[in-house]
Amino acid sequence: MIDPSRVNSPPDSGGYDTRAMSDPTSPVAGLATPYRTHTCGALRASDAGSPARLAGWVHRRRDHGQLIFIDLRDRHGLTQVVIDATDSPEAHEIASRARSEFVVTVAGEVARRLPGTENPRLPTGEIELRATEVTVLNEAKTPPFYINDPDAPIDETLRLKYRYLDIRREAMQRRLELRSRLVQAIREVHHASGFVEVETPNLIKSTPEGARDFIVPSRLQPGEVYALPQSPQQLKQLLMVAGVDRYFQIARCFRDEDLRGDRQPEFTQLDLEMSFVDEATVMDFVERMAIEVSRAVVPERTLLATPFQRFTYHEAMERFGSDKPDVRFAMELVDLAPEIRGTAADGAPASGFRVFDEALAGGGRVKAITVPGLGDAPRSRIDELTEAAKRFGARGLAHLSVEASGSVKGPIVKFLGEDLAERLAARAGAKPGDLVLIVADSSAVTNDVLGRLRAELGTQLGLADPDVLAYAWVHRFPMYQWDVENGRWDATHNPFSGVLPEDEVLLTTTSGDLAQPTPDDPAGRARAMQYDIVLNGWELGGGSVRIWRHDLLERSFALQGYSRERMQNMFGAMLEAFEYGAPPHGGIALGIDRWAALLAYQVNIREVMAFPKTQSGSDLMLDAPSEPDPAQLAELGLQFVGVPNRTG
RNA sequence: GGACCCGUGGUGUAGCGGCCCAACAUGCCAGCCUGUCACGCUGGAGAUCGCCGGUUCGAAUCCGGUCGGGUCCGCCA
Repeated sequence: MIDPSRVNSPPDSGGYDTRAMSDPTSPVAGLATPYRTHTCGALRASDAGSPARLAGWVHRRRDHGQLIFIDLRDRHGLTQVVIDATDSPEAHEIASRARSEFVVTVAGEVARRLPGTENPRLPTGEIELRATEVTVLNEAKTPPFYINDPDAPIDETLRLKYRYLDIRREAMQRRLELRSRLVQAIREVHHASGFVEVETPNLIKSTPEGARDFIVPSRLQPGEVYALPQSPQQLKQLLMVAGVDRYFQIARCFRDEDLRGDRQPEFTQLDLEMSFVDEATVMDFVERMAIEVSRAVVPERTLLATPFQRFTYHEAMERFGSDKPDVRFAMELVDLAPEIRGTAADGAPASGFRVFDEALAGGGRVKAITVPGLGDAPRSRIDELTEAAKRFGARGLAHLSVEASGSVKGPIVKFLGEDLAERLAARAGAKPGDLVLIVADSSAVTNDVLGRLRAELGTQLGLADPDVLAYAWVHRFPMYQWDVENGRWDATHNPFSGVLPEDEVLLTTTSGDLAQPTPDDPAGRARAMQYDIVLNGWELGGGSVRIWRHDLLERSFALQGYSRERMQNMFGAMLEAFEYGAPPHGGIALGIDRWAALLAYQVNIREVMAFPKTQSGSDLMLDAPSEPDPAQLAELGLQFVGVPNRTG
């Protein structure tokens, strides 16, 4: 039986040596409490002979009758506790009733294990705690999944419903610790670099642009709403006007959009902004910060290239078919047009394969990637790839196989002729045994489809070294893209992104009237001082040097079709602030969840979040969202309309 | 908004028209066991196969719907 007086009051720690845990140089300093003198990962052979008290969860119990072993677990490790009936019949009796996940505290003497029974797989494997006292602090129901088996697959629903048990598992503990170290390292670098950490509010004003806002009804002002920030974008720019000079924040952000492996409705950004900077200043700082943080958090990982590779948007799209290229492997896109164009005397495309010729004649492209070792891929594999290409938006996918003998085969060889087929394969850089995949379409479709195929094949074929961290920059994005539906120019990223100084003259329309935009306007060629940081094929973050001059800001907004009233309503505070002396400034925001996931070898940011939501935005543990109390709605002056009755 | 995959004792899986009132492993419960570390041995309990409807002589199995989870497209300045 459990003695209730012992359960509810801490056991006496008097007489036990707590010096190890009060040693300020020890990573477990200060963790000694009345319930424990050491953590379950602390004891070593040098502690043999000392008394100790441990507390934790019963990881596993091995009952040999008169002798019981308990592996006791806490966040810090696992220690074997031995309870020998001849040492203490009382302790043995209690231990025999202990079950998995019971919370216990045990006291006794640290002893070297008997020769031959050491466990080299445990850091504490040379010793064991010979317990003379066992106290059950709390019993536990049988858990709904295996907390003590790192390899057991667990249904995602169960993990999320019982997240507090999921997090007890070692893998989750390690990931949360890694994330904690990541944030700590980020803070240290910023503080050492003269940044001020400023918190900005979460109840702000909705801006009807970009992602869908989460809104919060106001009780004090019925009929009006706050919005949760999609990012602290405007606030940090106002901090620059306020003279804060160098700001950063680990900021929670909210976007009411559909979820993905790398997207949750609430997520965390490293948000920063700097005054009196140009593009290079910000990129150089962020790059140095990212390197220092990576080395501090995951010193064992290889950084692919320092300084980071920098691609213009145009270059990234041409070479990788993506604005977030995974540069851990090559398989770059190759333009086949020069070989095809040379096939006729007048330079007109005449490859003999109509799809290629028509694409080129229509101003499109014929490009290829070479897949190493897939030259002998069966028909079914080619069909899969063709299927994927169509899903990505291509009309088809041509291929050439280079056989071991060097001869080039494939259904299109009969149109191209062997000579041209061989020259195309050679231009694509194909070696015997390789497969050349060719897309002919508009420039945008060709690059996009090949880029997606490249990314998918890179994963499938294991071309990317998982231990490598490949950071890269992509910059000089187009300022605007043509919005066909609304017949206007849209900011490709942030509407406050600045234009490259040499492209300032392009911020106009053909007619000169900013209110009359057309798809052929010079504005379409203007490039932004916008930069994205990419890590292993994921967009880690993006930022820009802002438009800090009032006149340019108004011009840019006018091009995007904003009326003066709309501008005033959406960005009134900023526009006014910019009339009071805004310094040149720029910044960036990095996804902390994505960064932590990539550093932890994960493909889903749920794995580095304590309490994430499902793909349908539910919190299975708290059962959120849920129906509001009618009184709450009444207080806010709200009622649901057009919501189908939910039953069951 | 759309496509695809999954849902069977506590957990992970098998079974995919009758041989199944459902099998295996593990977990759980009881007993035995003094050197285990995924301890071992013996015995036992535990599922109307997510839910609703249909087809059929007969449904875990086929069909439709629905709910939940996942992956992806759209969406994500």
